[in-house]
Amino acid sequence: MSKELAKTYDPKQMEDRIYAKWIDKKYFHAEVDHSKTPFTIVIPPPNITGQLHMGHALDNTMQDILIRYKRMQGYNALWQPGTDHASIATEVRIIETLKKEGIDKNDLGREKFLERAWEWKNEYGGRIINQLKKMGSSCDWDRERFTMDEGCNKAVTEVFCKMHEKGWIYKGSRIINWCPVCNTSISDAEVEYEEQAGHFWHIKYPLVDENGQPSKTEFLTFATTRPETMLGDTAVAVNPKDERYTYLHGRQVWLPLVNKPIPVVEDDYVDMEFGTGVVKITPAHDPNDFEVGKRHNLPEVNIMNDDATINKNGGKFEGMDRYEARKAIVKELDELGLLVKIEDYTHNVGTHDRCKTTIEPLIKAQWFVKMDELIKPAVEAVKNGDIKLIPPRMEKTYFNWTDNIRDWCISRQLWWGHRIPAYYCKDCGEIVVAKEEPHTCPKCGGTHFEQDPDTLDTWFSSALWPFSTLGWPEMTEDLKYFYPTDVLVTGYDIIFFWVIRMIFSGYEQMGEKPFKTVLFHGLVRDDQGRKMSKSLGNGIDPLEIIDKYGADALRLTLITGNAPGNDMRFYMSRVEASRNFANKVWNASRFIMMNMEGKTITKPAAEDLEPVDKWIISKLNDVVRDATENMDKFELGIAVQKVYDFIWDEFCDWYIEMVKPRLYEADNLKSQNAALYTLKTVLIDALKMLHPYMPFVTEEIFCTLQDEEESIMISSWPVYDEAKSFKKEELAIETIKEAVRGIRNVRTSMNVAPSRKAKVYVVSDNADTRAVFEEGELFFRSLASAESICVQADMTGIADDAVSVVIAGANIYMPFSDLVDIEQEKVRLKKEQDRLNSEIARCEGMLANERFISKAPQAKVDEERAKLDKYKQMLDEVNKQIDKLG
RNA sequence: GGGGUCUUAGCUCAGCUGGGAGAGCAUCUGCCUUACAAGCAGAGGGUCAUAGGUUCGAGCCCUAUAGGCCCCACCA
Repeated sequence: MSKELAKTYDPKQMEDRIYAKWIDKKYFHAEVDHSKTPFTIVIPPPNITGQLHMGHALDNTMQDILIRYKRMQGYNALWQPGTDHASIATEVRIIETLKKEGIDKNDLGREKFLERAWEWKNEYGGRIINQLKKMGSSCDWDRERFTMDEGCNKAVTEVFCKMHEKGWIYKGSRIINWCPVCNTSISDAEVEYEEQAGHFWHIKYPLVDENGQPSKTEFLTFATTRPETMLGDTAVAVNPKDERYTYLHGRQVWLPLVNKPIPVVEDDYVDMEFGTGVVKITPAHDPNDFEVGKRHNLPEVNIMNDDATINKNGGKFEGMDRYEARKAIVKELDELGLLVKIEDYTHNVGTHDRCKTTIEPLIKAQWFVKMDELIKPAVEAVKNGDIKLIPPRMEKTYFNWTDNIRDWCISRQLWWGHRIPAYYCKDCGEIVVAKEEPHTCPKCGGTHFEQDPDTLDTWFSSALWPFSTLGWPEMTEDLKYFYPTDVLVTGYDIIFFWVIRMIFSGYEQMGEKPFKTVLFHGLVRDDQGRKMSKSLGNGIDPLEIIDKYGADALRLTLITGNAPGNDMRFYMSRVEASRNFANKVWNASRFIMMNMEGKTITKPAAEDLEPVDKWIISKLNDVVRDATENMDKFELGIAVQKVYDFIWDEFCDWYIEMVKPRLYEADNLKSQNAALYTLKTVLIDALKMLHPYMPFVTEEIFCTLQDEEESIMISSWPVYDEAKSFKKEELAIETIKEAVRGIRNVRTSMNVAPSRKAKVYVVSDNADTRAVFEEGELFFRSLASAESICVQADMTGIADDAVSVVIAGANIYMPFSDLVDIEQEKVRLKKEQDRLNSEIARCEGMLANERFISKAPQAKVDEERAKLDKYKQMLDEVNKQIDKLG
């Protein structure tokens, strides 16, 4: 006896309950098991500061689909979860919180600050995990990790020390991107260029005359977007090929305000075409100038403090903010008559991606990862297909970055993160990089050390995630078994931050790729195509959608109707459509269960299956093959679309309707059993294929249908079976469907009331066709709203004014003598005649082309010939009808 | 400046290795047919951006053009 399903689909009453059951049964848990093949995905660890947004929802839905699919296929599926400490994002949050309490970070001190941070982590760090659970994510929560847990810390230290020893991590004084608000260095990847309206200040410096004094008559004019940096100018550059300025070679210009001479240098960096062909050189505050400075051994004059105020090198401008100083300097230059003009100028300004502050290039001693050697295996892996990127066009983006890679600045002037394992001898300043604080200085024997105050870029630990989470640096059984992982699912926006860094880290530390495939998805945008953002307030909260429509509907919406790697727009109407589909599945299942009620259903003998049963079984079989193929190619949206279409169009709209008479008029129990059995088994396989996408509703139905505690998530994925392919029956039922559609069309176009029943004659001299229609008699009756059908070989007994529907292999006549509008029917027939004529013309055109006949595949040619015959025959019938009506 | 990508039905998008244009929503018509009105049955609607080319055959491949979006670089 079956349990019953509620009358309407209500995700709210099932989702949490089902999830709790899965957890309770430990279905998500994976252990090393050498009898099974592993399938591993590591989660892109969400920030502990994060709240679930649509991007997470999409990302995790994709991963869950893959994991559930593989689990059902018998793989030992591990979805490794965890969270990221999100160094700067978290630190900023803590600072904000402290500020509200009137506490300054620096007053609090490092230790106390970290205590607060951990408190914060413990309180809020799990929030996003719970939100992922609402999505239905089947992560192995027993293995949850954190980038700053003991194991990950160990991995970070290990990597740092190893790479330092190898010389691939070094400390160097270089020009870096500095955020004056966050007070830390950031990597190139964290700089976001933003177009800003600014100005172009045209300024002139006097040349230095033979007396070493500023000339009153000779000036050199150039333009700059950042006049305040002139305080740090140590040269002026021209292109060596620039004939306009050959006279300058070897001369000096007078730096106003600072009042000192600086040289004119010649460098190819200067574009003769741009501006006046003269560039002021500020090595300490511009990356390009820094390079020029290196080439010409220019001094580097740093004029700025860490908060972007002018320092003592700026003389009287000391203490001013960089923008204040800009105004003041322009004003003074103007007063000195050195300001030529001011132009409006729109240019790109580097900003910090997190706080949008304009970054300040500064020369600082920082830790770097040397990239030139490290990147090689990562490039090679993608080049030779060892790691596959989907869609493949992402490879171009990938190589674009690897080809232009610069050393990675990894030190951050933050507290929340992995502290750099470098110790400075207090006596001699020697740097010792070690896993633990050393006891004696190898250089001077001193015993007092101070650890480097800086922490590491958050991505340094994320780069190790695929193996640190599995136990590295210990060579654990887990690591041996689950590594390399199979698929990484992530957004294309973090290729540079994360994907590339995981790849080179994997090869360097493990000697093996971290994953075989990277599956990229795009951004989820709002219904106007805008990025969802807090500031715009256009974000849609996935949890609200789940609350209203259910996680299944949300998941289906996110996965359908868009190609891999493309951005998508989020429409509420699409969520509704998904919810409606869930409801459809729900009700179809309910119908089947209602009819199963009180009956013992047995597996029917092969000969008891009717053509329509074989048809749906065969159709299902095809979908099993196709959907599986699509999923193996990571075409998740296409795969589920096929399942969706099968369930709604074929199974619900045709099969269930066709089978109803057999359920209601049970004068043939064998046939009824065959129908019920087919309904049930086809439904189950369809549910299985749907399960990775819509885990909750499929589980609820599956368990109710089976009346068992067993779960669909541990059931086996359907497999294509040649023995279930019934091509003959498929053809027969498709013919009947065509006939039914034809009849419906006629009835609709003539406004025949649905209540009006009519008799239908099928006339065919083909015995096979007659057999098909005889088989179809029962459901024909309900579908076509015809009272009955008569199948015969000749026209005996058919009224002269009967309306005919012409389909392949048969004519269907409906004696509508008292219903039919002759004029309407003539219009319809004329339309049909036109259609057939154009089809015939198309076929004939193709077949008349000798080159088509000779070059196209034979099968294609035969196909066209067959079509032509068919259309000609149909046209013949239509013409007869037209003649008959006069 | 370099690279990517898009331009297909009123809207949002699919369309796998080239072989007669699809979905969802919207619109129109008719149905409360005992699984489902969150539904059923029908209908209308597309010179697949433009121009060339390759091919027996192009929405799909190549070239150019126009427009949109994105990434990278950053000429001060």
